[in-house]
Amino acid sequence: MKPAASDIVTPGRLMEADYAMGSEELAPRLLGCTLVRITKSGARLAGRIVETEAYIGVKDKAAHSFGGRRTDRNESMYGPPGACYVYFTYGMHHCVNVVCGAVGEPVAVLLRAVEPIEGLDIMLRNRASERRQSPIRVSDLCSGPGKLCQAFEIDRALNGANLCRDERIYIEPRREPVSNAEVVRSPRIGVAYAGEWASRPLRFHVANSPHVSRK
DNA sequence: ATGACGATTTACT
DNA sequence: GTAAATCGTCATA
Repeated sequence: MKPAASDIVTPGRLMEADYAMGSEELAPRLLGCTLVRITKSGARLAGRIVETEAYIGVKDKAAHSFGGRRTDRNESMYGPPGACYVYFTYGMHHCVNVVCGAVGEPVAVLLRAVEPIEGLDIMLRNRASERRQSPIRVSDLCSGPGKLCQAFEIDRALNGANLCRDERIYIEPRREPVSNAEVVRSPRIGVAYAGEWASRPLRFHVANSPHVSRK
């Protein structure tokens, strides 16, 4: 596929082969990798991925693609490995997924939390709120799927963006290894409606990280 | 056209 | 622990 004019190729970022696997395999592998976002104003934001969730696809009652559902909203789930699936929910929050699996197979990994590394000042500003009572802590900047999207300025403008070549968002490989012993598995959050799929241990997080969504 | 519902976050009791 | 905030999306009519 020919890159679009706005695309770039950055050495050091994960490429399509790194995403071309099932979500249950990719989700733990993304832990420790670095999410990078170049904002509209040219700032570089970065964070270490510490929490992910696998969405298995057509048979997964918790997945937006359950039963093969395909709409304008979830269309990017059917894109190539490395595509972003960004959706809007609860009337106020965005969540970002990494599409994986084979082309046309609607499986993805939800990015649930990252540990802020670069651009903390901008993230703080992005997460500011009138109603907030107490000062926000660094460990609460990106400790949830909606929070990290707000901090990283991720919205539907990035839906469908390809992490392998988009200039605005990508993922770098692990700087330090994450051992299996550091990976904790647990049931996914917020999918109680999904019957037996709600209890499947498809959530992965880095043990003892203060930056995860449930502490 | 309408109504119910979120892969959430935050504050409050 | 409970509840409010807030609106795009999707199924139903």
